[in-house]
Amino acid sequence: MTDTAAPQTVEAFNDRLQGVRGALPKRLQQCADHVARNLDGIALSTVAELARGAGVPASAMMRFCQIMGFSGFAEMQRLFRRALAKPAPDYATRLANLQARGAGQPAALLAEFVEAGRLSMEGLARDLDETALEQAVGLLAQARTIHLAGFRRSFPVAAYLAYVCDKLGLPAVLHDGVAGLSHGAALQPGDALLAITFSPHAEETLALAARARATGVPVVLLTDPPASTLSSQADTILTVTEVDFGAFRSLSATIALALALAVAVASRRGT
Amino acid sequence: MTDTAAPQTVEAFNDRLQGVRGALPKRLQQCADHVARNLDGIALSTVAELARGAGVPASAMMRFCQIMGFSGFAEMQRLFRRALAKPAPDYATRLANLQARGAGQPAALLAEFVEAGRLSMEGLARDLDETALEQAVGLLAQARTIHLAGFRRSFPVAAYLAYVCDKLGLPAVLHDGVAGLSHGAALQPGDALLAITFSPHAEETLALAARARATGVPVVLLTDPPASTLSSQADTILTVTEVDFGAFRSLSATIALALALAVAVASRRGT
DNA sequence: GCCGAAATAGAATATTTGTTCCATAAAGCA
DNA sequence: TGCTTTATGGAACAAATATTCTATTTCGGC
Repeated sequence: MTDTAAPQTVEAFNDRLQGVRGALPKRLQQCADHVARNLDGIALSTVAELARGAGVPASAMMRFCQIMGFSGFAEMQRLFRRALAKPAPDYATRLANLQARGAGQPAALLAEFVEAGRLSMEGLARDLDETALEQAVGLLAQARTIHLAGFRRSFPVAAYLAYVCDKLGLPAVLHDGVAGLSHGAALQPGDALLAITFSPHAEETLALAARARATGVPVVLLTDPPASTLSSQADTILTVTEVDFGAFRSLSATIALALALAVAVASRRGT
Repeated sequence: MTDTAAPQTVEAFNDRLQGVRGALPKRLQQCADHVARNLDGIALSTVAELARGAGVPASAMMRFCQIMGFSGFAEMQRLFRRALAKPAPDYATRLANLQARGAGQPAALLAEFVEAGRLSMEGLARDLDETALEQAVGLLAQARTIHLAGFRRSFPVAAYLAYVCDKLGLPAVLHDGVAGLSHGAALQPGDALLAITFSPHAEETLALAARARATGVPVVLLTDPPASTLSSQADTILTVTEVDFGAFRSLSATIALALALAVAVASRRGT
């Protein structure tokens, strides 16, 4: 039987993993997938923990280790412990390295966006208006149907919310504007509208919000800071600032906020 | 006879260490010094190893742990493992946290998602395969038309890319699956496909990728780590790991990568 | 549907690792 | 120096963990 010598580096391990994965029976494939997803975790876990995470008995994980060329789990773990103990994969250093690439180099660009995203996240956590968030959760949790609206740059956020709501079992509809339809008439008393919009604000979103208010449907607005003009159009306003790099603004913080909002609403509803 | 409760953080541990160090007998001081020098190593060592490193018998190290306020070495090690393994904490515990705190505390939830997002970003910067990124930029920059595909959880990313490409003046089309149409025939030689997909992979995406390859259209895949099954279906694979909180995974890192990709392609074309 | 081979789960065992205990050595004190 | 207190090292013990073994199930080919 066998097989090649044990991998000596994490890269070699990965290669080998790719190589064998296809030919693996079900349980062992589960092991492979879970291991691939938690390379870091291996160094600190016990077989039992790792196996539980993969949803297999410990003995299956054991066989997996042997198929990978190790004498057992202990030997495999040693590999990952060495890798982890090595020069700490220092984030700051790595980022600096990437940024040092010439401007225009893809890796340098990425480093900048990553940094902008990280700053946005931190800003969100720092500046969050907890009262507004609490209020938004309350409004949405009571709604019969949650209407989601967002166009242009905001559309991905609305679409993501629609996906998450569906997963959570929340009754939500996405106003996606397909075929230029507005579905304003779908807003009925008892519902709620969650509108995502950044300046310059899309006409469609504002129109929908206005219509909601006219119908007595509460409006939660997720927007960027100069929110004064919109204050009359919403019951609750959540603001989020995205740090930009060049002319480009990411959505990291907005999406994190949206996700938290959805999960909080689902939890409040008592799913 | 414990003087104080066990430190709960590495900082508290350090404080305590400074505090007691002076009043320690020789062997225990050796322990203190060696531990202070190898804070990282503690998570990965056994008592025996650590003791050997300090030049003392295991029982001395044991007494040291107890003087520091822990019940023993195991408890002390847990502290450092938690600190080291932040990115991959125990899944079950976190899910329990989610359920316990989510009910009354949307802000706490948000904090978790922000933290997960931040870690994902750092992971992206750390683990990025620069060669693959470079290659992906090259492929997409040469394309006549860039086809964007992503369904379910990946859809928001594809949609965001479509928005950004439009802003950048890149010829891109979004395969959004409206009306159940696949638009596979739109893939023509000279084009390129950028497909975003996470396991469990959507059938539509895989089908589109297969069709692209059959047509000689290069495929760039943006996906999560166990990418082995897909390796035959793509010319370049970019992997990105999103740290999850509970059952929920954000898109922060994926979107940052997508944005960087788009901007780099635009820059490459413009030059 | 039957058969043989492969895969699997869980119990049984081996090993490693953590922890306690105590006899001895060292240090402080009169 | 003799006595008491404290520290020390190593061996004995306990717990956790890895590993192997085997009865049972599953799967693929006839």
